[in-house]
Amino acid sequence: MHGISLDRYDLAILSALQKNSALTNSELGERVSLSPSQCSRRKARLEAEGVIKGYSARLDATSLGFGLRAITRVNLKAHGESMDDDFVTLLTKHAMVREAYSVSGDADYVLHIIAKDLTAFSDFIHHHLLPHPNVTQVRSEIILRSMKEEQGLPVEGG
Amino acid sequence: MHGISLDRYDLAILSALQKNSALTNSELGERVSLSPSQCSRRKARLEAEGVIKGYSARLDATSLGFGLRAITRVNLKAHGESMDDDFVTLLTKHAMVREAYSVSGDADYVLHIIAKDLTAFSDFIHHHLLPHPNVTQVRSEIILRSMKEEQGLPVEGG
DNA sequence: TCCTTTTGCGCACATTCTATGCACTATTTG
DNA sequence: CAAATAGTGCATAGAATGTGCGCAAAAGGA
Repeated sequence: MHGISLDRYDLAILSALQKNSALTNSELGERVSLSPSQCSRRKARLEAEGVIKGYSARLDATSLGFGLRAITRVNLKAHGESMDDDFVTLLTKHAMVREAYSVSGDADYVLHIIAKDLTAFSDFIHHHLLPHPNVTQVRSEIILRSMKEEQGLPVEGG
Repeated sequence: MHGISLDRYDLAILSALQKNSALTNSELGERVSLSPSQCSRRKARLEAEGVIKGYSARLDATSLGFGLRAITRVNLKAHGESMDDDFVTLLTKHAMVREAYSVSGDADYVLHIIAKDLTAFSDFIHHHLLPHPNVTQVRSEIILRSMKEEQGLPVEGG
């Protein structure tokens, strides 16, 4: 923590906005027992301090035709800054790779992939990921069902 | 797709709002070449149809003291509706488990966990997850670094 | 093809919301 | 303790939203 101090009002605001950022300052104020103008000011401060990084619409995958999600674990042959950069550039170029983490454990990277269907997913794996010169192993788990999906961080304040 | 038809304006609106839902209708209109009022109407329609599920603030983990993220894979001993329900109830009860997916592959479930620190994470694993009667195996990968994090779905529209 | 109906559009504007000055209160600092 | 600073709600100017309206465009039917 870099000296940013958040009181219980801040935390309640953050929690409420993480769940629903379309709340008006008035609605927010009702939830956290502050006036609308104070909510506006605190919100602005939290934005300025980078605690709130931004706001996003949450979209329905099915409506948009995205029928497949997968968690894909990748191992690389060798590591070095340019090698990893090259691999990461590949990931960055493909919109279906939504998240990519370097991890400790069996795998080097864990990817979260969202594709239209199995064909699109398979195409990416076989035509782009596996042929990459530094990729030695790719293991994918298709998401069958989502049991829990909470937005963002475990902030409690509401 | 349930007969919802989205034209290129809709897709552009969705893409823009997924990236930044704080855009005014006026700003949005500039991006997609429609009037502010038309943006307002389309947005309302997309919300009513469930294509837009809601809006969320994106919060900075470090500012809020969350220093550890992990991808945790879990295997269960036996499966059945009541057994899985019991396990899922456990996951639902713990705010640090942000996502939980039933998957095909080596593991039965993949969890995305966000904790304050290693102690909190380890506490959950050792005091809650591993002791669960139906849990046979737990393998965790700590996220060392995020290489890519795109919000939501790979919607392209401008 | 033409005519009718339906849908989508921007304009204008009433209503709602936001952001900020102000005066007061509460908290912190020296 | 007094002075300075920070936080607060009220009031309000300006910005934004949402909706009626008339027109244009698209769809449907003969």
